[in-house]
Amino acid sequence: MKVTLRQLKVFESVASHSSYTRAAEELHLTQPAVSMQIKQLEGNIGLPLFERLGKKIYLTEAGKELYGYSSSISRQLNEIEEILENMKGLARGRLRVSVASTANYFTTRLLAGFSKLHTGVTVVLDVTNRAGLLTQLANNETDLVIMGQPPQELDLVTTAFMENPLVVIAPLNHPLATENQIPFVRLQDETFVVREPGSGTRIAMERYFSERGARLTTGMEMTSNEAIKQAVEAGLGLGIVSIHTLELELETGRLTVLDARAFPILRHWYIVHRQGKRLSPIAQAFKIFVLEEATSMASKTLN
Amino acid sequence: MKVTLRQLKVFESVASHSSYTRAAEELHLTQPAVSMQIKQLEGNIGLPLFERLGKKIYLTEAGKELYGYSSSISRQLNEIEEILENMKGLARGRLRVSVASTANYFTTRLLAGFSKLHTGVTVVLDVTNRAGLLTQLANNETDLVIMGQPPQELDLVTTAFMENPLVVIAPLNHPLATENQIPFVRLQDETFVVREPGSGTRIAMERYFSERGARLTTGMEMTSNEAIKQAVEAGLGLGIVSIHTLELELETGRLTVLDARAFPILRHWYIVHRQGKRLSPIAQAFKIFVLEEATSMASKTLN
DNA sequence: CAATACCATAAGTATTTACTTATGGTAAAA
DNA sequence: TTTTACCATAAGTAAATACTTATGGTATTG
Repeated sequence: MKVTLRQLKVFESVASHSSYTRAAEELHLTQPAVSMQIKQLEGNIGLPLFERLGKKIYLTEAGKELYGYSSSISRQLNEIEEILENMKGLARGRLRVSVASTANYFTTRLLAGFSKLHTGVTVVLDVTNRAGLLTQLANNETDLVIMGQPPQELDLVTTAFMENPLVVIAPLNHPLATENQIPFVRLQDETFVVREPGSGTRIAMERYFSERGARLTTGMEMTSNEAIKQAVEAGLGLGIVSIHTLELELETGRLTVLDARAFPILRHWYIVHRQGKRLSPIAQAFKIFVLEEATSMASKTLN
Repeated sequence: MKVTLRQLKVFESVASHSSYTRAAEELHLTQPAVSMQIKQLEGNIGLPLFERLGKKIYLTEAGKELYGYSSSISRQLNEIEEILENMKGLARGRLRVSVASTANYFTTRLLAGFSKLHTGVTVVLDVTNRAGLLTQLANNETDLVIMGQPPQELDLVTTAFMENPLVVIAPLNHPLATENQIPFVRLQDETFVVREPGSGTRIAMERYFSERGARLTTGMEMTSNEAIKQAVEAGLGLGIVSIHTLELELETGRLTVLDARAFPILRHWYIVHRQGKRLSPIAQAFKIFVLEEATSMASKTLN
């Protein structure tokens, strides 16, 4: 029996329409082409598959049996096709990741690791502020977002994958720099250089202070963490930033982390996408990769 | 994707041996032939299926996925092949028989005998009235029909296989019950409980009476032979039914067959299918079986 | 290092495939 | 009765298929 898939496909079409002519139309063929395929199939099998009574054709018993199997086979072919198509997606494709500016300090490392595993995947990284992330999520302009506290307004799937401790920074020559276990009340009198309103860090700071019944005294407002750090270094006030942004500054001794009692503020990094979004295979792979890598990353960057 | 079964077969062989060369041997091919088939398959799919590490080849992820589906598909092809092979014989299959309600009394016995001979054949028996039989024939919903007088309108192949005598029945206490050689004129004055118009028995009765220039006096109309018999037993009139329906009633003495001169009306049972219908091997076997069994059946049920 | 075992690639080819157009037959519908 | 709707069959054809033989490259193995 050397049945071909072509024959089965034509057979299915004929069976489903109960008509050679309809099948021919569906398959963009002439009617004789269909007749021939069926005839060959019947020849291969050794049994008639259709019987003609007047104008109408009917499946024979054998035809009915074959139809069941044939449908099942083509369904399986479709399945495997889809599976393989998705795997192809992993081999090459594009991944769009957007990260909060604060997160930029470690996401580059994550992406580098992922890229090495999946050469052929083009990674597009966009670093923007919280508001930018939200519009990107809303407009489906990105596959995955990495950010601090995600908003509750949008329907989002958020997964925490790493701690995000916010610490108080000061220039080396600041009076508090050498003290230990600084009580929270001492910080109330200090001026803080802050991020713009709406920024994740700014929101966290304000909530933190108000929870303790304290008033946050704000100095200059900066739109980036880099600017904050430079301002603090220049003596314009204290700052509160994610510890992940401080690697270089701590190493080179430009800034110091105050040993304040109520700190660090413990927050988390989240990997985020909109509910209902169909993640591409690459995106899924990246999400899993991030969750798996988070632990080891954390230990490296936090020690 | 225009994967061929050939490609899948070669792929399976290679995968199961983890070797192109072995596969070539198994398939009685040269090694390059195998290489080409695999290469084409990979081309169709768009993914590598094997990877080569030194001398050995391994299935890739995609290859493993495909292998599962491929095995399943060829298993199904084997299954259907076997099924169809069996259908070519008589070992398996389905037989759809529809019978007139009157015929039901003896066809069950026929079918039982046939089933015993051909275990594995599923018999579907549908008992319906004359009109139902005709639509089933028209719509090719049945393989064979057993009925009394077949209609001439449709193109049918009809074969008489057994006599079908219609007799007059009466309750035991009926005045005519004890008489012999009752002349036809005596019956004209009697009221008859009859089947619905269009029923085979009703048609036969009416023709029979009109052929003799007599008027049929009808009482109640019943839609089944069982109802007729009960009505007759209850004294609502005489009845005319096939003798095949009377086995139990005669044995238990609830009814009697009148010894009327013009009776029994001799009709026949026919086995029927539409002209041009391709009878399955099973259906052919059943038809032959019926024709052969008819004689012995007749002697048993008619004595 | 040489031999060996494997797979890849190239070139060539007989056969098969999958159609097409043209035409004919038949049952049902008008 | 004529027309219509369907399927079967025949003849012809460009393209694809499924091989073959010959050869080359590359790890492992002895």
